[in-house]
Amino acid sequence: MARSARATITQVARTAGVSLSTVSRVMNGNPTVDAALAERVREVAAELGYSANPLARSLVLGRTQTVAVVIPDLANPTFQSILRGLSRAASDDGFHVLIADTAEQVAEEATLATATRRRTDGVILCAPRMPADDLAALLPSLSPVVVVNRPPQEATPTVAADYRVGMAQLVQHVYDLGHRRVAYLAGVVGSASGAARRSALDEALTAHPDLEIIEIASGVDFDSGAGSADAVMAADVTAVLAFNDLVAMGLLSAVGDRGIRVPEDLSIAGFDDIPFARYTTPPLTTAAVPGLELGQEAWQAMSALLEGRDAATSTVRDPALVVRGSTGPRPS
Amino acid sequence: MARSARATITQVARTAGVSLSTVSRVMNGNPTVDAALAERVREVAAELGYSANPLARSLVLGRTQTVAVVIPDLANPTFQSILRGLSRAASDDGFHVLIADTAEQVAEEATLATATRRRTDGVILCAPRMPADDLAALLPSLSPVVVVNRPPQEATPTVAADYRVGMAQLVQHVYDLGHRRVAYLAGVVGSASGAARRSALDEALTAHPDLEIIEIASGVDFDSGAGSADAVMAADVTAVLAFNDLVAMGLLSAVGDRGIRVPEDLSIAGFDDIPFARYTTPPLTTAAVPGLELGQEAWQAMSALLEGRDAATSTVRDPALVVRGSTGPRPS
DNA sequence: CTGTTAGCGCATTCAG
DNA sequence: CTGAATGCGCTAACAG
Repeated sequence: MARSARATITQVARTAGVSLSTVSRVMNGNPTVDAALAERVREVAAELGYSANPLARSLVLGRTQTVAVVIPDLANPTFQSILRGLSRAASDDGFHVLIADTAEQVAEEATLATATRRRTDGVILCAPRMPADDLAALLPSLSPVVVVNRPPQEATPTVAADYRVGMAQLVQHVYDLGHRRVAYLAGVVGSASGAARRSALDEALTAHPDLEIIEIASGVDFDSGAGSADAVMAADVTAVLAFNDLVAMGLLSAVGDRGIRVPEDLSIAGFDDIPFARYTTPPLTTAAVPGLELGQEAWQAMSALLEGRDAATSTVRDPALVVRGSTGPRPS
Repeated sequence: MARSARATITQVARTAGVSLSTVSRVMNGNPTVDAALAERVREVAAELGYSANPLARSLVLGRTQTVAVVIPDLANPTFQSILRGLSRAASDDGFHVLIADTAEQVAEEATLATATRRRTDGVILCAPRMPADDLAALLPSLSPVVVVNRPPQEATPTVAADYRVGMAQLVQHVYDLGHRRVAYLAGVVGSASGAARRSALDEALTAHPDLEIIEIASGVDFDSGAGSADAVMAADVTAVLAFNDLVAMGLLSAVGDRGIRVPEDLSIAGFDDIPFARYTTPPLTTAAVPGLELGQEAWQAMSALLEGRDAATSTVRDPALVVRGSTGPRPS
């Protein structure tokens, strides 16, 4: 008969006529308790609806069974899937997840991470735009910590998609389709994955002297993509590589309004393979970032840290090129 | 100079040459401390990088500054926006958010809610499919709790969108466009919002004797929508009201593949107005559920409970009809 | 096998 | 105004 006021271990001990320790032992499955006694305690506990106060437990044990996830934007589909993968995996291991949405406030990421870390056993940090130096300085104080989508770090596990490989596949894809003058919607500056994308572009330019890439500034969302339409048209390209799927979809929509046919007149590719990418018209060619897997692996890494297993591993997954209808041969 | 091992209040007290209580008072802004002394304590605290252990604080104060959000599926865009609105609002008030994704396991919702409740100050419960009786039985033990997207409850605040109103607007919309034989992709059974949608449909049937509604079973996601295409075609209707935007988008995609033109041959409407709804081809007519606002209001309600202000209010928001390109006049 | 003691880190009486 | 106790609820030595 659970009442609103939770029973404490003291009450259980009292009504069962035993000491605190005995109750504690029984509740924690300590086998050094007389079977009959244990049974009686269990009955009383059940009757009173008792279960240990996790807070008190955390304080004495020094662990909370909770990890924090710091993400820049809960609205970003990529982080959503990472969060989901992580949440499920952690939950399967009996861990809870505290979320901290930094609302893109790069300046407050460190503070937030530190604050949430104090009430958890570790933090999974997604901070794509935090300067590398700041990150390196922050990590030690956060330990145990695993970093998502950043280059391998000194002494902290890292889980990341290789945005360079993904972008390389996309450039090669449009190059193979005959495109030679290609626009790149560059997204926001200062992001780690942005740098990786760009390096793939640079390599492509080296590998293919007849390739031209016109870089166009943009944001990271729909509206940015739509807003880039004029610049794209002015650039006189036959293909566009967007920073991500959102940007690509915005552009797709905006050029559609202008009567441009995709992919006949213009090829457009995104990045991420968010769930909606396959439902645009035409469906979006993109590089699939395995968010769910990244989330799971981030948890694996955290779990390993928590259990004192192998320390700083850095796992990298290659995005998979997904060719759909939004890219096609260069118009003749 | 913050080190990995956090300073405790005892250490601060010792190095400042004062008692625990004094440090505690200073850290909590208690003004009954000599200014000079307080300043010295603050300096030492800063030097040692001290700040109170939230766990210990929670244990003694009886509050965690954390609330739990229980949602059925982190992948569901509607809950995503609710979560986001809630998270931002709570964060602004200095509260943390623990997420519990029940992974659509209705049977475990109660357990999970109870478990997370114990380590937080309250829970925001999104459990669209939990039987009303179970819900009513569960709520008292969760208090303080606010319920999202369910009918008003006995003694717990409720924040909800009025799915009946939204659906009523959509039916009326297609009726006004001349459609008389309409399909309804019914989503999953047993959801509270599903019942609300259906009642709107019933009312429409009563109001318009010449209206026919063909109900077709479906799920709640893209694939369900796509999978319903054959059934929709067989139903020989001129308009379809989908359970939500995801279903509508799946259907849109599938009928597109079959050469059906939307809206010339078939009108399709969704529900929710998820961010992607405006970027389908054609853009989706839908009823906009204000997820962000619902999330914020859920937090307001929780905040009120936490501060002992007004108790069981139930706020309801009407979805807004958003007419885009996926619905049009009945084909002649 | 069981009970008594101490203490996790802190806020808060209560004396002085 | 400040310090010395008390206890939040629990687990983990430590005795018996």
